[in-house]
Amino acid sequence: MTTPHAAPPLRPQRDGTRGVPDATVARLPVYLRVLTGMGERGVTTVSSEELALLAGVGSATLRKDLSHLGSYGVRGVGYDVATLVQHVGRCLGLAEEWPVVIVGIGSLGHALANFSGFAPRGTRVVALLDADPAVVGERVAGLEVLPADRVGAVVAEHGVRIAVLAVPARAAQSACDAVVAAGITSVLSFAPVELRVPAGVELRSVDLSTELAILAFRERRRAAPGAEEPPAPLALQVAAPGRAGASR
Amino acid sequence: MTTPHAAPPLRPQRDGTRGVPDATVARLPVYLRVLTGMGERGVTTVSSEELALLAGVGSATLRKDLSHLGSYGVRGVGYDVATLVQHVGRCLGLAEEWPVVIVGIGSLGHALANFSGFAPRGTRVVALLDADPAVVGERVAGLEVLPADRVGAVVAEHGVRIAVLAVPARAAQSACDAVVAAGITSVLSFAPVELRVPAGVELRSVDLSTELAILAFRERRRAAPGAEEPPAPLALQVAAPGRAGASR
DNA sequence: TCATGTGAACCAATTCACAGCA
DNA sequence: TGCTGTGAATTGGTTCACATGA
Repeated sequence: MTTPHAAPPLRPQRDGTRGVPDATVARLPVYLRVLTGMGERGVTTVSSEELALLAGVGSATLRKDLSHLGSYGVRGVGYDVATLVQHVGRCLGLAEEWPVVIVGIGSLGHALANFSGFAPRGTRVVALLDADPAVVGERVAGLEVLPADRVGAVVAEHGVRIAVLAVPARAAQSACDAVVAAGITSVLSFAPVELRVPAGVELRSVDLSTELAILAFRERRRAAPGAEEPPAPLALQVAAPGRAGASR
Repeated sequence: MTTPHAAPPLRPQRDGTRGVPDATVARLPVYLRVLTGMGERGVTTVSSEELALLAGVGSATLRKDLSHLGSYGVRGVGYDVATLVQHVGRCLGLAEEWPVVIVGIGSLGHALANFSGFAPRGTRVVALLDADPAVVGERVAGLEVLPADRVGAVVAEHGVRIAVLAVPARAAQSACDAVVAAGITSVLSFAPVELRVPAGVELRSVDLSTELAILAFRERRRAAPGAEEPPAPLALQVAAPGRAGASR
């Protein structure tokens, strides 16, 4: 606790974790991943410079991000890794285990179900659903695939708020409507379509073709010094003069 | 500062497609998807209002985005769908077919290989690679999985610039180094680690756990009216007062 | 009389630069 | 002597509002 107001980029702001800018929230998981790795490697202290380098951001950005969670660093020294892991994790809501359902157990759904087994702390897949009777009953990652129309019961039973959609494009909107009707308030979709959700429902979309298109644009930009049609590349070399790549 | 009234959002800018802001580029694939769908449905003309609604953005944003590609609309009428598809596609570099390799043919790699069969125009998967001898030789989505150490030959042969990494976290950095050494200049990684690439190499990262963490944060924010520990939700209801959900 | 295209105003986020404290 | 934490400056992007032109 510090100043009574002093609110630079704040939103409504009511408790300690309010007023954290969206851009910061999007980076916190990255910091947490790096910090967790350091902790496991026995590192106890880290400077903003060091952590920023490993996270692929500027040190000023990192310090400002962390300052939104509170003052957990020590001037002249740096940050205590364990303390930061603690606070970043808590801010992200990873102290609890958020139950999640995956809808659509095709090859992508399979991959996500297995993937989630070891990767994300803070969430736990509690049910797999699919509309295809051929898939229902199959056992994937330790869970039995349930019929899609059970979504209401599953959501109510486990108190699920977050759904992952791994269904084909044509089925995505109706699947989305179904989970929303069942009470889901956050949707992560992997389908290559624009979904419409009612106000109050959070939607994030991840799409392979979009990601590839963005990369293709940048490739084209680097390959086109004014020409319309870049020649098909054959021999390549690293280290072009372009800006450093950075994930986001 | 209001003194230098230079160009609006421009970058270095040399040819027609320069100076397109990153935020705009990230939205172009969305517009293209919506427009393609309209075209297939026989729609010939669309207003900025309409297209913006379907793409989930504001109409002013849409018009400004399109204005960066040139003036392809008709005042008082709207945009010709076919013309827009043409120009947006060209701007994104989708006039060519960019060859792509997928490294790591586990369950996620499988899914991506199959997925890419129908989804993304503008890219074509030309090779699948894996370090595991048990997987090499298998046939996935019409392609034989090749040993990972063939990456150099494959990249040279097809002129590949873009690689998709679907390998486990522990193998990601070395796989990334390998493809970069082979001549790849754009990397799309699905591994939950921060990768380091040399300057000049574009890197984008997609991570399930990060996406889920962001959603969990927002759930926690909406569930916490001041408390530190939100109670495990059981009964739910739709239509919270929060802001409209939107993908980004 | 429409809807586009675009200056201008606004807002969010990054970066700078330094005060403050171990 | 460091390195954090943070106002101030800057950059990038969104929104507004209207002049422009079919």
